[in-house]
Amino acid sequence: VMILRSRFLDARRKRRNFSKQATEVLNEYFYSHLSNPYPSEEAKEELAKKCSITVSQVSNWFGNKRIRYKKNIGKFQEEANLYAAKTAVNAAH
Amino acid sequence: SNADKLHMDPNNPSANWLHARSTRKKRCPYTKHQTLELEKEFLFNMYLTRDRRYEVARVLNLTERQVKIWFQNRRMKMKKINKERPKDDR
DNA sequence: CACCTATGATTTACGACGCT
DNA sequence: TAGCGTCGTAAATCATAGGT
Repeated sequence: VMILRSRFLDARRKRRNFSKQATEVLNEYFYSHLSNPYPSEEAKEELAKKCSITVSQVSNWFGNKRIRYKKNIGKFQEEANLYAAKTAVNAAH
Repeated sequence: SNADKLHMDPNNPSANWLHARSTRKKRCPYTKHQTLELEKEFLFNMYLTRDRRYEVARVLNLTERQVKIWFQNRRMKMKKINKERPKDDR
């Protein structure tokens, strides 16, 4: 029974990358909250809705993003500038 | 340590994020056998008695603390699974 | 096709806080 | 105070998606 269950659960590991739009939304939040990129439960629900993914997936995304960003800030510098500029433009409008 | 200094650097955006303490034990993936036995024990009872915890730890060569935490994590996993599939369950 | 890295999900190990 | 509970997370690892 547990074997079947674990096989079934492993199958969930099959995944598709998130849509470009969803990644945009998540990155915008991440880089505009860079000093404290820990969305509240409510913020996660809102992001999940905007991205058409689950709250758990939002949590996974932020967990992965925080670690990978911290591990190699340089690699993300270009991306950080891009979203910083985007946020500035949005604020100006 | 260097890692700690990096976390203290005010120019580092991640300076004020949460960080695992440097004394934390590195994650050590359990063997297939250990995991299978833990799952069987969990199937028998989701909560451990002190005696069962001692016995499971002894047989699998894990610490009682590791077994305790494994059960805590396993319960959270079960909760997540139930939450995401309120229906069927196979 | 083989090979390689990016990415989403899962697994250990805690810290913070709850309750008894 | 001891000690086990949950919740949210860090960090490592897994498994595959996707690109070259």
